[in-house]
Amino acid sequence: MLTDEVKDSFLEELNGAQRQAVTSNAQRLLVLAGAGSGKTRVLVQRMAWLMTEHRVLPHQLLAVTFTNKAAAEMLRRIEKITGNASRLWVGTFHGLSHRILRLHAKEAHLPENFQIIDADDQLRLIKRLIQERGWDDELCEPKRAMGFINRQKDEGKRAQDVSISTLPDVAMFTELYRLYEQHCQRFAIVDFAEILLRVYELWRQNPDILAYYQQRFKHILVDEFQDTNTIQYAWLKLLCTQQNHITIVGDDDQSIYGWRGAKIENIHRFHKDFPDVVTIRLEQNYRSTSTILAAANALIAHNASRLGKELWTQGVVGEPLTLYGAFNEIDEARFIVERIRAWCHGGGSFEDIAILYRSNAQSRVLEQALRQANIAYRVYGGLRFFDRAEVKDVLAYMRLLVNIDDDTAFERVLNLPPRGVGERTLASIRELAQKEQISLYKAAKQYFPSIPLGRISNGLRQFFECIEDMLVQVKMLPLSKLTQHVLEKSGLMQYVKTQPGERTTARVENLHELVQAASQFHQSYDEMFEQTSYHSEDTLPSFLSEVALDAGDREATQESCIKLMTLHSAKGLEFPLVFLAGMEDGLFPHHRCLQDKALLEEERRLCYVGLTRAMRKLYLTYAEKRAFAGLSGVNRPSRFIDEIPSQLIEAMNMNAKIMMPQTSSPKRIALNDDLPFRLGQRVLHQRFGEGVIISGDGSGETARVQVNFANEGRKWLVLAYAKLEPVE
DNA sequence: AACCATCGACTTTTT
DNA sequence: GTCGATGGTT
Repeated sequence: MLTDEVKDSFLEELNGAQRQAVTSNAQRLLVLAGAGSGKTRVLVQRMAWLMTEHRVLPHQLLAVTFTNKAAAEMLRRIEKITGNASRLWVGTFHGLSHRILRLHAKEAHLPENFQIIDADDQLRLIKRLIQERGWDDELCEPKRAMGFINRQKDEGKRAQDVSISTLPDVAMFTELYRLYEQHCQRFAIVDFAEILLRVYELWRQNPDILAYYQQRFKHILVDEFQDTNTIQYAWLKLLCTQQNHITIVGDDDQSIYGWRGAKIENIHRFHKDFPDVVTIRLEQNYRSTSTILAAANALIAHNASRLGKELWTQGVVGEPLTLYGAFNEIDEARFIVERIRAWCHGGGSFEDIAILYRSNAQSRVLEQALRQANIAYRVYGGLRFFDRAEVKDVLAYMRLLVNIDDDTAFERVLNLPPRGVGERTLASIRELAQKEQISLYKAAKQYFPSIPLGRISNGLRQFFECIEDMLVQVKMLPLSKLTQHVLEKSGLMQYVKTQPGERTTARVENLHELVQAASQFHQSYDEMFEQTSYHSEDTLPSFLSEVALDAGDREATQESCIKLMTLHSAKGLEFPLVFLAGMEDGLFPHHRCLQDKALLEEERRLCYVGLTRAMRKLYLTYAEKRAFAGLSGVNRPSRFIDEIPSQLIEAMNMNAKIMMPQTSSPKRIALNDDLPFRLGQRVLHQRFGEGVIISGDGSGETARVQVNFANEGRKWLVLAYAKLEPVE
C-alpha cells in the first residue's frame, strides 16, 4: 500500500481545489474540471486516497472511462502509486458491461458463446434484413435505419417501447428494429449499444444481482461525464444507493459528442436526482499561456447554456495568437510548413507540433505540403488496426469457429478468397435459411447436396473442409498458432500476397501483426488465470471480445514527427505548438450547424477544445478560397475568430503581394455588407423554394452564389438574374 | 462470377 | 479529390 511519505508528497503537490476534490467526503461529488486543470491526476489520487485513508479495498472501487486508452492510463498511474490495483474495476462502460454480461450470461438471456459485432458488421446485417424484408434500400436507407436503432437503444428503448408513430419511416424502422432484435437474439450476437442496454435490463430484472454490485462498489468514479448518454446515465443511477458514493468528473464546455447521443443535461439531471451534490471547480490551468486562456475564455463566453467556469493560470503571458488569412488551402498549407520550419529553427522539435482541423478531408493538402517539405508527420484517426479489412477477414473466420451461426461472419468469408461461390449461390442459401429459420452455415450445409457437381459445388466443399479442419484445430492449437493456421488454411495470406496494389506489404504486415496480437493475448490470459492453455477453445472467445471492444491503438509511437488530427480526436491532448487550420464559416463552424443554436454551441465548444490544446503558441489559419468536395467556394473567416478579443490576435500576411492574385481581392464584396446576402443566409427562390447560401463567387453583375435548396440540392445562381429573397 | 468504369456523395467517432 | 456503390462487360 501507500507509505505516509508518498501520501504527504502527493497532497502537497496539489492546489487547494484539487486537494478538496481528492479528499472530499461528499457522497455525491461533482468535479467541474476545466481543460488542463489536472483532472486525471485528481481522479487517480482520489482513488489512492480512498484506498489508504478510508480503507476502501481495490475491488470496492469502480472507475468508468470512455476510451480504453484512458482506462489503461488510469490503471497504470494507480498501480504506480499504490503498487496493487489488480482487483480494481477500471474500464469503459462497454468493457465493464461486457464483463458483467459474461458473468451473468444466463440471467441476461444470452448464450455463453455470444459475440460482439462492430458498427461495420451491424450495418451489413441491417442491409441484409432490409433486403430479406423486401424493402427497397432507397426507401429504407441502411445507415439511417442503423442510426435509428442505435438511438433507440441508447435511449433504453426496445422495439416494443418505441411509441407508435404515423410517420412512415418510424413505423418501418421500428419493424426493422424488431426483426433485428429477433435475429441477434437467435444467433447470439450483441452490438455495442446492446451491451449497455442488456446490463441495464439485467439489473432491473434481477434485484439480487443489482444488489450485489451496489453493495460491492462503495465508490464509483466517472470520467468525462459530459459525454454520457441516456442509457449510461441510467446504468450509473441504478448502481447508486444511500450507502455508496459517486464522484463524477467532467467539463460541460468540452462536450463535443452531442451528435452521437451524449447529453450535457445529465450534469443537471445529476443535481436533480441527488440533491446533496457537492460541486468543486478546477479552474487553475497548468497547460497554456494566459493569452491562450484569455482567448478560450472569451470564445466560450458566447455560449448561453453553461455551468460557468473560467480558467486562469499563474504562468506566463506568452505570445499573441497569430492569424493568417491564406489565399487558398495550398497557401494555407505552405504557411503552416513555413511556420513549422521557423519553430524548429528556433530550437523546437517536430513532436511539439499538432495541426488540428474540423474534418478529415482537410488533411490531404496539408500532407502534400509536409511531404514536399520532407517533414515527418503522422495522421491520427484513420482506420484502426482491428478495423482493417484483411484483419477483419481473418477474425471473421475465427468468429465462425466460436459461433457457427454468426451469419455476418459467414457472409464475409464464404467467398474469400474467391472460390467461385458468388452472389447467386449466397442468395439461394439465404432463401433456404430464411425459410427454415436456420443460420446461413446450416442452410449452406443443407443446400450443398442439391448442387450439381461443378465449380460452385467444389468451392463450397472446399469452404466446408476448411472450416471443419479449423474447428478441429481450435481444440488442439494455442491461440497464436491457431491464428497462423487460419491464415494459411483459409488461403487468405496467399490471397493477400498475390493481390496487386501498393498496400500489399502493409496488409501482409497487418496479418503478421494479428498473429502477434493473438500471441500476446494468449500470454496475458495465461498469466491472469495462472495456467497454460494449450488450445484455443477457452481463449478464442475472450480474444474476439477484446478485439471487438478495443480499437487497437497499437500504432508504433513514432519518433519525431508532427501530428495531424481532427479537433475531436485532439480532446485530452496537449501540444506546445498548435495550428487550427480551416477557420472558415461553413467549414468551422460546419455549415450544417449554422442554422441551429444548439449545434452552433457545440461547434464553439469544439473550437474551445482546439484553443485549449495549445501550451505555448497558437496559430489560426483560414483560406479565402477553398476547393472542397470537388467544387471551389469562397469563405468568410470563421465567426469564432471575431469572438476572440482582437488585442490577443496578431494578423500575419506572408508575401501577400506575390501570393494573392488580383482576382482574389474583390471576391468577398459580393457577399459583404452592400448586398442583402451573406453565407448561411436563408433565401427563397421562385422555382426552387427555400435554401441556404453556402458559398459565393465574383462581384457586381457576375456575382453568383451557391445555394443549397431543401428540395433541389445545390445550385449556382447569378444574383443579377435569380430573384432571391432573403428569408428571416 | 469476376472485373472494370462510371456516378455521386461528402462532418465529427468510441465502443 | 477520393471512396464506395452500382451497372455493364468479359
